[in-house]
Amino acid sequence: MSGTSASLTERRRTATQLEIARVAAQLFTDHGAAGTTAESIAEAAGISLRTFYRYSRTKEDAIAPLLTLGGDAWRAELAATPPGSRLVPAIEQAMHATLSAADIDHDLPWMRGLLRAAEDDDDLAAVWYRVNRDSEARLLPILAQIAPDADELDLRLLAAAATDAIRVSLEDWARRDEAQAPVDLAVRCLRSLTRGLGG
Amino acid sequence: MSGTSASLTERRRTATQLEIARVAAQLFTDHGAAGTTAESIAEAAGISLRTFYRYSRTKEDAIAPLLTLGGDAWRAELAATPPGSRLVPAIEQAMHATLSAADIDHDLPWMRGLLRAAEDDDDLAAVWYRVNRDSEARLLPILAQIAPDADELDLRLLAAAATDAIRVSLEDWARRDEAQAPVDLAVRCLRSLTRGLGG
DNA sequence: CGTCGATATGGCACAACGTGCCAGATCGGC
DNA sequence: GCCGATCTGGCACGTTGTGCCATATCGACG
Repeated sequence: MSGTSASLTERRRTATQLEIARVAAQLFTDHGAAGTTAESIAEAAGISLRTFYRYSRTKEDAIAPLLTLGGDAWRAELAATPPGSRLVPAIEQAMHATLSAADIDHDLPWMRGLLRAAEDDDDLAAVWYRVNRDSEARLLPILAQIAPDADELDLRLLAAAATDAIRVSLEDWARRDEAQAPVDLAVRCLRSLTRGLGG
Repeated sequence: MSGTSASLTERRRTATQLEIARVAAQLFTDHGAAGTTAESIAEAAGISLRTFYRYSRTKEDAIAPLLTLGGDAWRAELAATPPGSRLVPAIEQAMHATLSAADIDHDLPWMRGLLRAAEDDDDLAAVWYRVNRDSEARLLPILAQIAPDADELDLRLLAAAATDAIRVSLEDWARRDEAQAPVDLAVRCLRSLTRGLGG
């Protein structure tokens, strides 16, 4: 996966960011995002309010690092596929390689709680959709690198479809109580979206 | 389209809401969302700050009524199709009936300016995606009414695909300078998404 | 026409948000 | 051990969004 890629300082920073994210996730799932002050997150994380806003652009954004974990790994895996490969199979393979990995299993429970809370909380839902939008935007150049001579609009649509596949499957997975990883569902959604839904 | 459906009071309310939205759109495209205070919007609209927040949940949300116009008309048209119809053709027909209508032509320039500004403005982009998310959520029961015995996950995916078709086509249309209505592009996107993109 | 209940509006106060600024602390390299 | 760079905390400040109440406007009814 990712070895000793970043500098020590940088890794410490992402570590504290994840720590803050988990604390914020706990408070958000307990009292909702509106019922949680930024100061309480900072206090629970053991940092000052000013420092909290250096790690998070917005109070709600504090949980974003948790939500991006899976997508980041997935895109990194996809970026490693050689140019000229067929896109949809490459996307599926990247899903298998990352969405069921043991790395994110530790954070999947957080994700489930957050997505469930996001169903009733507009602010949390906004973060979830912002994360997906960012993922879709960062996905586009990766797809273009794999298939350099494809039509750009088609690539945009494929990026939207793949992002939707992951999003819808994760939302569906969060709604259920099963322990099964959401990989199979994601692959099924992707195939449905890219091979026709029928009327 | 919509006759004398709502009460007079209600129509006055939506009218002022649109008025505020156009004023806010002008200010946002000129100085950006971050560079516009809620008070300046209220002043330009001739209302007090307190009243402004009665019409708009958030400063950025002030432009939402403009962005929802097309989607609302489209969903209303789609909701009128009889149960048992084939979904994708029904969606296409609703696109033809609404996205090129003269009603929204008046507000399309606003839309273009807003979408262009949203490319560089995270807050505006968040509103745009919130509007699409709402549209997708409200689309689901309509689809379920047309095809009562369809699998729900398939319906969710189709709702996501149709929303993406409109979203991506509008974003693409906003990026170009052509006067052509975005209908044809939307239909093409929908067909690409529902009939397979190829690898 | 006049009265009354309901709704819309404005003004005020207030907690919370997010940022600029500066001072002290902490870390890394020579 | 020293020094520059980065991280952190505290403070002040403008802005956001809301609760509360007083006033004004609107619609219905006698």
